[in-house]
Amino acid sequence: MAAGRVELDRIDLAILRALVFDSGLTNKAVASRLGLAESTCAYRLRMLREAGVIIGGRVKLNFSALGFPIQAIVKVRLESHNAEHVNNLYAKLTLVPGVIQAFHVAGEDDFHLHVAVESPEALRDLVLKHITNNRVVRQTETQLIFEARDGVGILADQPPAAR
Amino acid sequence: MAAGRVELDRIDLAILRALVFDSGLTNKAVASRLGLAESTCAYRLRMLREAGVIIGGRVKLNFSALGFPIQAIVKVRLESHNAEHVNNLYAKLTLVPGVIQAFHVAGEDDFHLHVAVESPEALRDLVLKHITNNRVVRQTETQLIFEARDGVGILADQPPAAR
DNA sequence: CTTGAAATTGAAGCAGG
DNA sequence: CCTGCTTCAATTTCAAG
Repeated sequence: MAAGRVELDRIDLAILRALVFDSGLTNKAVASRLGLAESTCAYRLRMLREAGVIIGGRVKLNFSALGFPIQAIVKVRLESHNAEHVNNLYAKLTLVPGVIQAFHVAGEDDFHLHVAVESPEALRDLVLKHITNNRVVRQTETQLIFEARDGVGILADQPPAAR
Repeated sequence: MAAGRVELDRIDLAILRALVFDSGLTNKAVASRLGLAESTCAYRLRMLREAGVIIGGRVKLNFSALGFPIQAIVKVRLESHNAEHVNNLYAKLTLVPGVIQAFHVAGEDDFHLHVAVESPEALRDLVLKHITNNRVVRQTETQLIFEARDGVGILADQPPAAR
């Protein structure tokens, strides 16, 4: 299920490219866009899922409309890099309400959290009550997000083993 | 279409909560999970889309399986903060192959790029050929991502105006 | 690996509570 | 605002090329 490396042809890539932009596309729509039979397209889609190439789909929400107009990146730096401490903290951080994504990184910082909150006060509370209150956290640094955009991703041009 | 603020009841929130974890759920599946009639669930879903609360869906890919096993955060700092320069650069950055997400942030850094690449060499090339080659870029700093996880997000607990 | 047609299942529309 | 029924569209299955 969690595959190591998968061989993909140009059709698979075309299917992925269509779906990365809009996971709501029906199988029929993808098939007709690519000039495939519906059953063929459905078959390849199922294979891509079973091979673990397509992990899942997440609906994209409008945070502002939901009353969470403020987004930020919170950089977290640790006191101790004991493996157990780091793992425990990581698990906790992903469960903090408002945390959209959590990156465990190498280098200057240890974690980068992408968060969305209701207000500046909520941002302060999130940092103080859920992050800096952990023993292993040495320091945090918060940067407001003016705007977040999706990039073209990895399917933009020819992949390593295109054929 | 692009709504300012939307009033949601607990049913709407339950629908969103289900879909954020798995956008592939059918309307029927969501309805039965919540004990709603299918048509009711479909109606509310359509409203959530029209209100702009649900923006769209993006399929989540397994970058490693696709041959892009290395992820990183590239912090970008600028020379000039002239509005036009910043906007032009932002547009360019989102089009760099491998850039999954681009954050325009306030504070120490100007942009944070989440990238996925084939190899360490590809990471170097991405930074040198697509980022630092821009006149307005003063400095970059790259942090390898050990692991990226999704957080619980904003629907974890009671929202601001739950009722 | 791909296909088209049959059978199953889900979505959309609508009148009524 | 919610529901059940009807109609229509999409997905799945499968035997065959």
